Amino acid sequence: MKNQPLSTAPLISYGTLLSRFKELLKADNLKFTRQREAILQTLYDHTGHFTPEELHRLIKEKNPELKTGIATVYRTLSLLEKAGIVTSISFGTQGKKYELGIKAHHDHIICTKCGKILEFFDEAIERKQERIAGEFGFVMEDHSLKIFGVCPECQNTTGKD
Amino acid sequence: MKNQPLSTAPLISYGTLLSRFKELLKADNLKFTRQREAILQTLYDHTGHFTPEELHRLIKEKNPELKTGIATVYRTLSLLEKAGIVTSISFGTQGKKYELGIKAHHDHIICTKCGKILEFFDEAIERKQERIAGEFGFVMEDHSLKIFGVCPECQNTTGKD
DNA sequence: CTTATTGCAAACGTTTTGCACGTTT
DNA sequence: AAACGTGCAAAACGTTTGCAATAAG
Repeated sequence: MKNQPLSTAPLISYGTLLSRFKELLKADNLKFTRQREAILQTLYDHTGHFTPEELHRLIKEKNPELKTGIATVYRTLSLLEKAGIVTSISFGTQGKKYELGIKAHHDHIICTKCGKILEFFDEAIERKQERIAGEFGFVMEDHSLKIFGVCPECQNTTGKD
Repeated sequence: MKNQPLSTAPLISYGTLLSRFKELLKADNLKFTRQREAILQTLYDHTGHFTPEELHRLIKEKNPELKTGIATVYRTLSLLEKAGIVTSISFGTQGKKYELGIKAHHDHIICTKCGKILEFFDEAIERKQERIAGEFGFVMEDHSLKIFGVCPECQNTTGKD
């Protein structure tokens, strides 16, 4: 059981995702709007991690008729994150990046040169964290593990870019 | 080798710390100012993790004659962090908290109810992270591990506060 | 006397909010 | 019709920066 880049392919079809989203909305008396669909669609269509601003640009490119505002992107991303449909990585003051997060929990390894983000999962680390939380008497709710380094491609650059 | 809260007592005397700071400044042709000393002093006197704003308030309380500006606090904290004298934890968009960081590398466990921050170090997790970085061909530079949960004290509160 | 440092206020980048208007149910 | 969602612009937030005045070496 060696670490591999986790697959970046969506685990479920868009139809299934959409139904799930609609159910969640209904359960909270929230409304299914064109903007919310466009945001979900964009997240589904693009593999990787995006800032709200990047998503906003992508959404406007593909759905120019909607004039979606950045505030709606933020509001919807919060909504989707609370619902467990997307996950985010924080980059401090530089903001957050979001991705469709139907997949299982994972951690991140980030290239400090090019910003590339890879995902991994390590069972031993997961268990160790639970144990540490327990030793402190904490009830663990969540954790965040980020490894920063230089990716193979960037190690080969001469540094002239 | 079980996990314990790492000692929060400063490992060196204030005098030693001060000398070290002065040396570092001299080595870079930087100047030793009243404000920089006040900031170092405040970090030394207060155990724990503080936002720049909290430190600013503490510094002004104890050194009202200095009229230290928040910008100087930020500038000095960066300086101290680069010099390896303080370390910071990032809380996403909510900013960073700083502490005197002469001690060895450690990770954090954070109570999501009261904000309490405890420190720990786990050799196995450290090694595992190096190995994972290696498996991806990365040269590891840094990492950040935060465990979030509810501390023993907050588990006992009835939730009425 | 030279150079670094300061406080202040303005600028910054990201995120949130108030509100009148629009859409969904 | 009722309730929720929207875009917009303004505000908020933590942080950084330009600059003339000041203090350190």
